[in-house]
Amino acid sequence: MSVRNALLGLLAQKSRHGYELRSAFVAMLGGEANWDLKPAQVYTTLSRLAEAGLVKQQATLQSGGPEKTIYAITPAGKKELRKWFESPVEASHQQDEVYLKLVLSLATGNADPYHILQTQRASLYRQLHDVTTRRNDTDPERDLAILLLHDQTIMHLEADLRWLDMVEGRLDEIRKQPVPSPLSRTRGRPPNSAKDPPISLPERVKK
Amino acid sequence: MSVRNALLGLLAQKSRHGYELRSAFVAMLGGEANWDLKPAQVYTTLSRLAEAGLVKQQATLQSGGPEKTIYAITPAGKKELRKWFESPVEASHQQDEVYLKLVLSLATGNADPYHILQTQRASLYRQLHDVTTRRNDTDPERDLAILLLHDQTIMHLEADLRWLDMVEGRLDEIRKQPVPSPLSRTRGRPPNSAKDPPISLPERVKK
DNA sequence: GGTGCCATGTAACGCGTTACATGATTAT
DNA sequence: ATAATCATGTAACGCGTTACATGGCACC
Repeated sequence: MSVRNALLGLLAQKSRHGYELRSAFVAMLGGEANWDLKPAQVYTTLSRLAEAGLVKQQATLQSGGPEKTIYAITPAGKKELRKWFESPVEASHQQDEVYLKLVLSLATGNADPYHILQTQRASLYRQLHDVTTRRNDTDPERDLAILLLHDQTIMHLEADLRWLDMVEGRLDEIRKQPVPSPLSRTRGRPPNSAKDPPISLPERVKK
Repeated sequence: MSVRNALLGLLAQKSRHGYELRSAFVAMLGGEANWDLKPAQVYTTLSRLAEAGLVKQQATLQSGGPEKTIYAITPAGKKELRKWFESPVEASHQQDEVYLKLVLSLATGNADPYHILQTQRASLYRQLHDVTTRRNDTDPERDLAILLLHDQTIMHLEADLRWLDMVEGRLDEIRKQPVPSPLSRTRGRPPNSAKDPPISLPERVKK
């Protein structure tokens, strides 16, 4: 939803055509190295925003060059934007992917968890190096916001690296524990019945 | 891609039907509070995996209850899974959404950046409280992996909170800077030409 | 004459979500 | 009886990506 709302925000600042929106978006994030917004997404998103009545075509220019369709935000769009500003960003599951790899490598024996840790660590170090370089090329007198954006990325990458260390230090302990419960109690006689002791899953949290 | 690959991994461990896959997935992540995988996604993903030749229907049981279609991983699926294990997880842009809100609130004047900071902070504290509760309800003797999963979330939330503090301390400085360049330089002299020395980006990474 | 930027789009696909629909078995 | 859990799916939509296609203008 970020792009959709960001485009809405840029149109709230000023009416623009698609290409200009893309330029402004990319500039806002400090260049394509940070977020390479694809032109296709700009135009499809504008179509969807127009269909939802949040923006409308304001004019079509043709000053020497190709046609430019200028979009403007509508009152409904402003309302939607306000809603975005007022609501917090919720967490996503993206961060869990390394965890899934590790647990599944242990459960299946199809991969070496140490290799996964090492690969991930190398990737994080590379990302950390790249973003640090970009950060140091950022002029705090002119682009303080982008500097802070980079700081956020750096903080996340450092947290990820610390977490990998933590996990590595505990891998052997995890290995000794029963695999995170296949727990398939199949109704009707499972072929392997009379086997598992009642594993006692009091594993509800709250609701 | 997490779900797709995780289901593949679970099928590498053992052939299963859809419902069982969902249960195993959720159990692996310590319950629905952490990742509420929707049944619909399981079945649509299985269809797509089958169409790609990565899994196949192995059998259809009906022991007293409803029909169960058992899926098994194929050699192509195992290869795909190995690729997943071997490649690092790349970062996403999800984290940038708060940044976008803040910058756009400054650029448009349509929202109060302090209010955004405060709303986001409140949300992060709530999430931190919830996950800490779940963490403390986790038995390290039996579910060490899930404990570590929670630790990762906690570390990220703490980093987010520290970042918000940083930003708040610098908001006035940011405000004084020119808005991150609408830069709609419509073909002609860029205002800042003849300036930058050739910065020499030896920043080749890969690809 | 070629490269690169300006400018706009369409088609097809993948992942994920919500909503809807069906029906059997088990526990209270 | 009825609620919860087991079990399976379809339809429609939203966001995002890749690939494809077109063409003008400026600069070297």
